[in-house]
Amino acid sequence: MDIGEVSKTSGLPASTLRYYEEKGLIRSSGRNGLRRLFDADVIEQLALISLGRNAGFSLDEIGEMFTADGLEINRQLLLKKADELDKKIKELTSMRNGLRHAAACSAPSHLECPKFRRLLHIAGKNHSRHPSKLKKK
Amino acid sequence: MDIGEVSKTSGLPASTLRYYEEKGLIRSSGRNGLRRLFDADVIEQLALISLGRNAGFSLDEIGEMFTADGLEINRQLLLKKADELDKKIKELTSMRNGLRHAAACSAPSHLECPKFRRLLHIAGKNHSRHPSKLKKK
DNA sequence: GTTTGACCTAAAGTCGACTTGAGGTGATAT
DNA sequence: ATATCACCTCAAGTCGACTTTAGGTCAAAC
Repeated sequence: MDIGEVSKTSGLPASTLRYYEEKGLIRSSGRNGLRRLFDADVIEQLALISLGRNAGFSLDEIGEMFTADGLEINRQLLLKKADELDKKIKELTSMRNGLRHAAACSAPSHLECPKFRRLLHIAGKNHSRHPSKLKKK
Repeated sequence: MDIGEVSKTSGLPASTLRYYEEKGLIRSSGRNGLRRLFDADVIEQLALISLGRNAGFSLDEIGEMFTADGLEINRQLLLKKADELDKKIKELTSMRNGLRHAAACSAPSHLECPKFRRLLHIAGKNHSRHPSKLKKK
């Protein structure tokens, strides 16, 4: 299939597909003239990438987790990422509860509500901005 | 307290605090000469902002959810955001389960494992990249 | 055989969230 | 008095993840 079809079935613009290929996240199986050819399983690769992005992983992290050919995964790393997700899930849950409470609470300012204020201390000194600010060496 | 102290106790660089003030997320209570003065409750505002950021909200969204003085929250909006979090929590949970399974699974490629492949269809056509790509008019 | 339309590349631009840099101010310690 | 030094402003730079633009190629339809 050529890029237009991949784009249509995946919902991702062709420019993104080229970009992902350049980054090594997907692979085209060859060329017809100058046109890239993809084989069908790229659709699943892309679904996986979208899933990862949606979960907050950077393209680099996704590249580390899954190789472009779907082989040789790093089980250790996967478990680590799963643990990270667990942590994030807990934080999101607290936040969600805090929001629901704030919406229902009658305190004049949510900062005056003790229940809400407890929320402020959950993640502690968690200033982790968007996933992985750590720069690689 | 002046900006250095806020920075130290909040863990955020002074540049970020100036930036947040410029964006209207926090307020300085006055000046001593040219130096900003903050009062103590800014620390809690900042904790709230960090929490929101960590939950994936943009600064603009956070600004809409909580006013700089902590008053007049939009309960409707808060509930909507809580629902968004619920959705995200579910997605993250699926992803986490998928990762744990992939790490344990013995299929030659995770793309060949039916259990893993089911994961690929959870969020459907969910190409929402980083929170709120919607541009305001 | 030419026109079309989908594709190509390389480079530059965009957006959010900050950070960095250059040059300036002024309260406080000496 | 003056030297520090933490603060200030404004402009420009950075980073990730793309998108846009400009100009070019070429297989297939006419």
